[in-house]
Amino acid sequence: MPTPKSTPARILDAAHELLRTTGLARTTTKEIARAAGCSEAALYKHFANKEEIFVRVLKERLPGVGPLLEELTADPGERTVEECLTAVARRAMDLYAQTLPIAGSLFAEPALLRRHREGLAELGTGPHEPRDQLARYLRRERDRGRIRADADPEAAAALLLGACFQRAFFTAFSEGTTTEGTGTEGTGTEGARTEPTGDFAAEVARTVLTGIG
Amino acid sequence: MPTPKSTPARILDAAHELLRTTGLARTTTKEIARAAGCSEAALYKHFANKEEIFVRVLKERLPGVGPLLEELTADPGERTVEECLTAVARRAMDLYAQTLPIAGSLFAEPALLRRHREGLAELGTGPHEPRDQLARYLRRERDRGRIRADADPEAAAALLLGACFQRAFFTAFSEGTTTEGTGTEGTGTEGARTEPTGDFAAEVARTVLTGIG
DNA sequence: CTGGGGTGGGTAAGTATTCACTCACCCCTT
DNA sequence: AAGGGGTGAGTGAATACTTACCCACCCCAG
Repeated sequence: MPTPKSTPARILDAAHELLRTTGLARTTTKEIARAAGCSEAALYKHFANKEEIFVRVLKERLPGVGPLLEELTADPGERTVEECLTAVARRAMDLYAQTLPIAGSLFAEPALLRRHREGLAELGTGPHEPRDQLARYLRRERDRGRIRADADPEAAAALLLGACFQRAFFTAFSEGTTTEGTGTEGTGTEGARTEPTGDFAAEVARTVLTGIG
Repeated sequence: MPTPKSTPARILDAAHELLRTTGLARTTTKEIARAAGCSEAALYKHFANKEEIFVRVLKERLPGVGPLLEELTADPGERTVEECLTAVARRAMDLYAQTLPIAGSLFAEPALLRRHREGLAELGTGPHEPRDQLARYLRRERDRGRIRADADPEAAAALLLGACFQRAFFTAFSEGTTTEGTGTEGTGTEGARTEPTGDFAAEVARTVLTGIG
């Protein structure tokens, strides 16, 4: 690495990492500074206050929906609708797995939630963006006759992405305290059943296509 | 009220209300005491520490899945599968709307998340309980021949409840545009939804039944 | 060249405030 | 008299943020 990262970048990285691992409440200025390898005062040379650090992390470090969009537009007849939906479900699970724990913890601090929401509004986006994009894709496929004429694109998009979203919540909920040493991890079998190991994305994509009735 | 509520009950009520309205971070012992109409010291006459108050709220004040179960078992042939799924979707949206902001804010404090998860484990339940119950119901209907023989109950349950879950997240996320005054919220006029109008529960239930392919 | 001062980035050592929690002390009922 | 339920007034720890200072580097007048 010829160019070591600038201090502001290291601060944002540290804050992002702490948000993911130790949670919003334990992400203090002292911890951010320690993780970034600088002093607490240095934070305030680059950011007005702690909240600005968080807002910048939310704006710049969280993955957007760009990849999801590409996944949709890169299907010029090559792939079937089912293949495409499966791929989208996989990407959505990734996206939500990274986003959801941090987004969820915003509910602990409504002021932050509000500022983040306003920031998203200025960018003309929001958390429902993936769902809307997927609905638009499905409408195109409907116009092409590749899915049923009476299909409901919005409902289908809400179903597919909602399933991925909730699944990401479940895994984040069950993971919780991951790496931080509780000392004796020894019990091993703590009944923490991992979710069934099938290909969730494929199953869910198939079901939303074929229905169950 | 003929029987004024006991102090512990008032404390738990106050904590629950604060968790919903001002968030986990701003729910301090001082605020709980003020909302409960007692002194801070009184909290410690009835609870060992603040965490115990939160854990008790999570255990006792959050709605369980009982109503959802009844909604499913109360269908001895009377209602169609679609009607039943629609009813389940409505109840699920209610359940998640009340649960999700508080559950989400647990991600801000991994220690609390962990204790809550352990508490749920002792009760033999968890956040995936509704989905499993719905999947069992669908399997019964499949055995009865009321839905397709090759239907995937788990995937269908994950789709339907996931859609409701994510929708509850969206509304909770975009709430708060209301100005400071909370006003009188409980007047039963639930028409003010920011999301597009239409009967989401019905649309989503119909789509999971018929599919789109 | 030189050197002196402005500047951006850095720090150690605070400060005021808030937090969860405790303690000595008072009722009031039994 | 005894003791459960209640309180006002703290306590030490932690928090976000500030202050006073430092130093390497660049620009350019002398």
